Amino acid sequence: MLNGPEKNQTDKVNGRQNGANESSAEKALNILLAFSSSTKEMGTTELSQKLGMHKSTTSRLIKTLVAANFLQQNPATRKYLLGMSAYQIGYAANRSLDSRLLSIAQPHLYELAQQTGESVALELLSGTNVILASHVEGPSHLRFNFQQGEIVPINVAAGAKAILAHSDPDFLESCLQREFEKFNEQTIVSKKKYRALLKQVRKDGISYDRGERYVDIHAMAVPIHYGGITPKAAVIIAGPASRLTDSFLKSADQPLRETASKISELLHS
Amino acid sequence: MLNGPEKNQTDKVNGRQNGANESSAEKALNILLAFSSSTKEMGTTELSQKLGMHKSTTSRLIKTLVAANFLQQNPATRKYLLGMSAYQIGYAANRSLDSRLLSIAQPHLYELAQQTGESVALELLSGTNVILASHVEGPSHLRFNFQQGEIVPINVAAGAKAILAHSDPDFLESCLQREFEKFNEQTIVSKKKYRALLKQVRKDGISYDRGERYVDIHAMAVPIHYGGITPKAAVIIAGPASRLTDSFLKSADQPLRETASKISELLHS
DNA sequence: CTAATTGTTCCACTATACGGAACAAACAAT
DNA sequence: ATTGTTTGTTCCGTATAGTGGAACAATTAG
Repeated sequence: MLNGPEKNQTDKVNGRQNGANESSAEKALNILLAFSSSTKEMGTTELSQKLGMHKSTTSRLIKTLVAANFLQQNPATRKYLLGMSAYQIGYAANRSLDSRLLSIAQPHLYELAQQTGESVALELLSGTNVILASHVEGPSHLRFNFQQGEIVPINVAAGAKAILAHSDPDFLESCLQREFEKFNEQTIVSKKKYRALLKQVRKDGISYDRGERYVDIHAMAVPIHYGGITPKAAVIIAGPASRLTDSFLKSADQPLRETASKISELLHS
Repeated sequence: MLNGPEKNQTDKVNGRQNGANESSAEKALNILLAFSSSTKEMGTTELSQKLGMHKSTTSRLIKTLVAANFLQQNPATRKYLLGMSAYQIGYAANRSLDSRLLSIAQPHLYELAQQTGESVALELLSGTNVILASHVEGPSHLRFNFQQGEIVPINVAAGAKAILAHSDPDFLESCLQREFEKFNEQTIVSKKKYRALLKQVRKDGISYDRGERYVDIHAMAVPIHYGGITPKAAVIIAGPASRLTDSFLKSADQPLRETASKISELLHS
């Protein structure tokens, strides 16, 4: 009997007691979410079964969703798929989340920089490049100085490898289309080698840069996941090769992963 | 008194008489759409005013949208912005619309090929490249043969110019980051020249390729608009330089534009 | 600390959504 | 073509869920 007076029937704050009953708005949103996982078209009956709703209800809500262009009907199959409005709010959400990601990440990047003693940054996917979006300089005198807003080629960015390792195949292909610039002897220019590396990164969940851009700068990166979808950002620790020894990589592994997953979690909030 | 019995009070099919009354599902969708145009965060009052709804109603619906992760609250400002679910269905919609675009476009590409006598294709943006997604061979013996699925660099693709001319500045920058490969004397390698060209394309609404990839192949392209948002596809006509004379370009101009806008329209359906 | 603005909760009333069933349309099989 | 089957939509009385005024909180400004 802690909070609020008369907590008898008002025990169903908003998310109902058991989850059986839903508002019509919730139902409409659930219909949309039903399309978010699989790309395939669905009909009224299929949807109503999948969501455990009445056919009649489903039909009416679909009509509403179509009217608002969130769904559209494929005239050929008479089934439904996501429409322009869904595309549009996704596009807007993408931009919103980017800027939100930066503000969410900042304190955690700072903490990681303190913890590891090295410079830390956020790399963001843009087209088929990676941008250094946000960074925190490490406390040491000799440190790697990130250049805010710098666009880094995907073959030499540790973050890019972390991101691409989990992105969808079609997109990867168009990234690999481009010629890989060679910066030094460590730089990966072979597509085959790059693919093999990505496979390893996907397995490990972490990627490394052993001087592929600047011979004396090493780095490690972990992707930030966007709700089961192709990630488009990564947290990266970078510093002088002399300090990023195997034992450092080992000790920084856990903190880095935790920072990334903490940020992922907050992003979903 | 044509259709249905007793059409007295049922005159409000679904879209009501004047648009004053809405179902709660519609209202929820309208809240989402309110965020699609501007990227800025909004509070309960602001939204309720913008949409002409009661504060109380708005507050309740926002709660539902937040619970489903379509909106999220910025703890700092206490205002709302689009959330992960919005991002997810946008991502899914993107893929759906791509495949739908292809099936919608096909007959119109065919018609345009018949009309102009040249090969016609659809170019799709993927990362910072352009893919030849769908094509129709022209009826002539001497014609340009598109290679399905071919990835074309943006500096030599007429469709890419048409698309990038209308895309957002940030994205354009990351596209221009890459080195432009030189295929022949006509190929544009200067970023400055490319930018100037895009400016012209944006004005004209049409782009040309005068042998920038293959000296003897010319092309013209018009973008397909995605509801006010950065376009990601273009219709292109390509053929031997000898036939794509000024008079041909002039005569094909209208049909090409009409085909593109017809497809745009159908995509929104 | 008070005033003003914004956001949430309450509650009685009514409009809205529900779901069974009938109806309609598309598709398959005979 | 004719019938049967599946899928989709409309109808309508009932009950529930949404509404909006107002009170209440919480936050920010003065």
